[in-house]
Amino acid sequence: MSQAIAKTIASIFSFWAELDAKNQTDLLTQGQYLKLSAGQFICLEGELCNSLPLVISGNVRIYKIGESAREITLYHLDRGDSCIMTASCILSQKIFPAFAVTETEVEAFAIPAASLREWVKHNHVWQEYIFGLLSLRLANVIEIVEEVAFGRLDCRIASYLIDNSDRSSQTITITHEAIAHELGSSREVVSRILKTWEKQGVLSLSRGKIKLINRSELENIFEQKNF
Amino acid sequence: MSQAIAKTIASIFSFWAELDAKNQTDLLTQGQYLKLSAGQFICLEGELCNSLPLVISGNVRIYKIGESAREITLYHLDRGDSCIMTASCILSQKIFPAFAVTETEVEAFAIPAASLREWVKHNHVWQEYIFGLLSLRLANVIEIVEEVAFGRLDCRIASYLIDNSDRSSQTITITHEAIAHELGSSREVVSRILKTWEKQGVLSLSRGKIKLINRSELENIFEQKNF
DNA sequence: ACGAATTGTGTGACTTTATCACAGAATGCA
DNA sequence: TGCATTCTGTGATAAAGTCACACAATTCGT
Repeated sequence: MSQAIAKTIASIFSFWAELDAKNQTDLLTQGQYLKLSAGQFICLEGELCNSLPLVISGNVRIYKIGESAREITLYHLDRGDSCIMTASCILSQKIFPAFAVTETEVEAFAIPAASLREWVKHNHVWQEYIFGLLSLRLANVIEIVEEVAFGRLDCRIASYLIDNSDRSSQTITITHEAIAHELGSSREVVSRILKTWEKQGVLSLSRGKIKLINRSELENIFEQKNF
Repeated sequence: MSQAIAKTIASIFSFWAELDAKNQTDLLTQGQYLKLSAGQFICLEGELCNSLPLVISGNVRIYKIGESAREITLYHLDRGDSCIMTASCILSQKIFPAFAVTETEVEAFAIPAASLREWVKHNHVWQEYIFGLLSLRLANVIEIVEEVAFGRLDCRIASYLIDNSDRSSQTITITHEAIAHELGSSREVVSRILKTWEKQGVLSLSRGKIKLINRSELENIFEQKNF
């Protein structure tokens, strides 16, 4: 059983190969395999984190909530990611400053806070892994500041659709509200912008699904106004 | 001479005391004392960083620029800070994702990139110092995302004035444009909001200076609408 | 000391985005 | 089939950003 997990982790997390035998067994024995169903909260805003999840499969959304019903997504965790905010909280003993929720079923390998603190202290491999995550996320979140502060919503929606639609079917399965939550806007505004594009024949709308008709026009919208 | 610098650094940076004698002399011999005049760019967006500045005195503003003339401040460096983005760039060999400019004359002690990389690798004290900075800034920037995405501008201006005005004189010396640059808004909008407050007798405006007349009313504005 | 250039502020007109308050369509389920 | 839930559409209004100026306060040069 733990052989199977070892193999999985080895294939997904590049730092595994750099750990020596002792570190590897420590990881396997002290960590815990988890399977979470979709829609579960991993770490509520303000909670102290007690483990670092290494994501094996599935998707986790990390986001902030404002008054009313508005939300903004800070980043997602996919296969091979792990939640650096958790790590950051663990190491500096702070509370988690956002919400984390599973969007799909998620498999993860959870490392207890105490173990992680020890390993990072004494092991270069762990140090560099955590460092890398932390600085990646910082750059990441700074990009979001830039987008939210300066970007036009139509450009951001266009960009989102381009990046997240299925290449072959030219389709994306998502509600207007979910797009609003990704971008930190409100559902009505997203609906209106999409509607004008449908009227222009750029895309077609149906419940919970958007089909891109003129992808290059969307790319134009993104490029032209973004500067 | 380096005795004086050692003393200064010791009094400002708490991690100094935790370094052993060898690390301390390394720091002093490999680092370099710098004095920068106001308005100098430290690290242009897109540049590779080649040293980590430990700030001894003065103020540095780290910010992003959008199209038109808009800017948003990510954070400031004051006495005792050091630029974690630089550190992050150094360690992960990435380019600096923002601008950094001295707002006043700045004294700093600059640590070469290569030395920093070595020290962080082999020394817990450096590790923890850099970790702390990095996770602090991440939390910091996430807060900005929240404010920009959800916060009303009048609340944010009120909060800015309260936090940055001189307690005894109830005065703050700053232009409307600089406030806009701090908050990622535009000058006209800031001017208008300030003007309405002047009409209501909350504050009084003069060129480059704002005098708070009714501080508690500002606090109300901040609190009431912010949730 | 004087005028000219620079910097800072005020304001109207218009666009984009957010909020509020609904109505109605699509879907799922008892 | 009927009902509840979820998703989408739309008008009215408010907040924020953009554009295009006018004009006041300062600084600078000669």
